[in-house]
Amino acid sequence: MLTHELRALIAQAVDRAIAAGDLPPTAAPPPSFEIEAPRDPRHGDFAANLALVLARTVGGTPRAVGEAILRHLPVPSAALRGADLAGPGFLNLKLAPEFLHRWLRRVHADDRRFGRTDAGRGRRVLVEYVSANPSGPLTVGSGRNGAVGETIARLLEALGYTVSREYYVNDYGNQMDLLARSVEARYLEALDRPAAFPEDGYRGAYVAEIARQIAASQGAALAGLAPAERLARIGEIVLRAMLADIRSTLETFGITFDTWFSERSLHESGAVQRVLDELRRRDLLYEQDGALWFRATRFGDDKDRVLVRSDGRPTYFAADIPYHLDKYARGFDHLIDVWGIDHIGDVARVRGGLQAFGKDPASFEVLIHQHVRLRNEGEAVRMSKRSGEFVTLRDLVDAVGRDAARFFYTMTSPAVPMDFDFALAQRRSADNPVYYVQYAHARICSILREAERAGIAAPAAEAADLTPLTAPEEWLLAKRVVTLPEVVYAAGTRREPQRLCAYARELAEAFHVFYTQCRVLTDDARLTAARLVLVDAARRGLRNTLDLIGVAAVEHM
RNA sequence: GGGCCCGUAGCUCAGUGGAUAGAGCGACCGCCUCCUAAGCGGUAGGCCGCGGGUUCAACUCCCGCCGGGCCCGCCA
Repeated sequence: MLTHELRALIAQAVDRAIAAGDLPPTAAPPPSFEIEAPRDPRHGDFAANLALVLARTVGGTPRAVGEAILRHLPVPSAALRGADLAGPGFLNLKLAPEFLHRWLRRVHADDRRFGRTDAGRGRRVLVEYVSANPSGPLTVGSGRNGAVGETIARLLEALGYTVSREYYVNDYGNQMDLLARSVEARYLEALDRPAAFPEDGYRGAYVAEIARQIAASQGAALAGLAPAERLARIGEIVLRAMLADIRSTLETFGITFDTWFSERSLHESGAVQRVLDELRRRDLLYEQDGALWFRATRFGDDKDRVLVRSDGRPTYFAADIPYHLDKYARGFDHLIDVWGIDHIGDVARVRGGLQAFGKDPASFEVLIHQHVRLRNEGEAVRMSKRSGEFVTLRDLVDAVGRDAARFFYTMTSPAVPMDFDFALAQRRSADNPVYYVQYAHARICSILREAERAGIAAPAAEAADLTPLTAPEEWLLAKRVVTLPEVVYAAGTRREPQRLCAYARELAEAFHVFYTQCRVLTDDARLTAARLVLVDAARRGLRNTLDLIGVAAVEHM
């Protein structure tokens, strides 16, 4: 990363200052300090707060420490054309043009790999997300979960981790039984047979639709079966239909899972029972009120948790433990689950369950995202799968498009509740900031097409003379492009995908300003060549950023 | 009542303890003879919920309070 080079230069200056006796030996090695591009261009291209941080540990005023560092920082050099001390003690750095040029060439050389690093060193990470109950179509809430999880997965890949994407299918338990009984009732109704619709059953139109399909394909064949078998057969059909719908919606949304893990398989394979046996052996279970409890409080949970109900059926949590143990057994060092805020209370118990089996609590990470409040013309839309009254993710994607939906979901911090005004998004989708970014990319592509049409060959970046790039708009655009690796690193390690959207907008802004001020295709061949290298680097930066968000880098608009 | 999260411009939201707190939308005023005006420039709009504390420095960290959300089930 560019800022790593700058850090190294400053660290060397500190070493030399210590050797010269200008700083005490305790100044080394430098503590973590920040290098960032200040908003105000008068503060240089990059600013370091090292002197401010260092003054605390070595004594002296920040300015005195800064002066000492500055005396030993070689300027001008191949990297820096200037450096000075400003404000409370910032080291303001001005980049040498050839330094920035080298990084611009790197964008071309690395191309699709630009922005990536190898911080993860191939460590295997499993990201589990969406995992919505297959009891109905995906909701707009699952859309947020999917967008967050998918972008985190892509970010981790960009950081050099080996990532696997997984959907945990809740194909076992009360909710699926209830759905199957709801469809069964609709099926019998469709055949004009007597049927009692279950209390609290699923009333959505999709329930009746599946029932109609079953009636159409199977006729009355299922109606004659013994009730238990009929319900099981219908349950299978319903599950398959729901998963097919979910999978196709996610594909439309740009998400493909490596594995779909069945909860039922954990019960059928005996994995749940083995975990219960092991917990009992470790004296972490006890019986109370006819139920079997896990001593979750031993691991920091605020209460103990039921694993097996008094009627003998295991709880959802009982399967959660073997499920996550299975992830470790498959060779993943680090687990990330993306959960909605309503599950925040479950984190402690699952982590506790894994600790009971000796897993490092830090290796199980849960990313919590807040809810999506859907509005229609400002009016809150009440949503419930059971009532069948909701807007699906498919509706949303159909209405506003995949790109706008993905960008919108990603641009808001997962920690903040999100308002999504459906009618507004539908009516004025062109106002979505995604178009601002896509437009910048399309404009660059248009320039490149125009250049080709005019017979102007795009120069090889390594050989191009970039010295004609002197305008402030050119300088700012170049700086924005080359710091993509820093953004990817921060967004990935901090699990803050929204930073990608902020960066994409800033990079697009730098381009639009450049475009307004500077013409690329001119009579000056040297200038034209240099600007072509610049905008083609910007194109790669925008494309790589949009790829991470899951938004198309369109060439025409 | 307890736990967690959130209070930043009219609205929706960014904001690594750091310099004069930003963007989009909405409002108003300008800019196409020219590679895409889905663009650019400008104006207006802020006790960063409130009060303490830590710090050279607090929207940022700590404590308390106020307001909102989620959870606190032998549902998922």
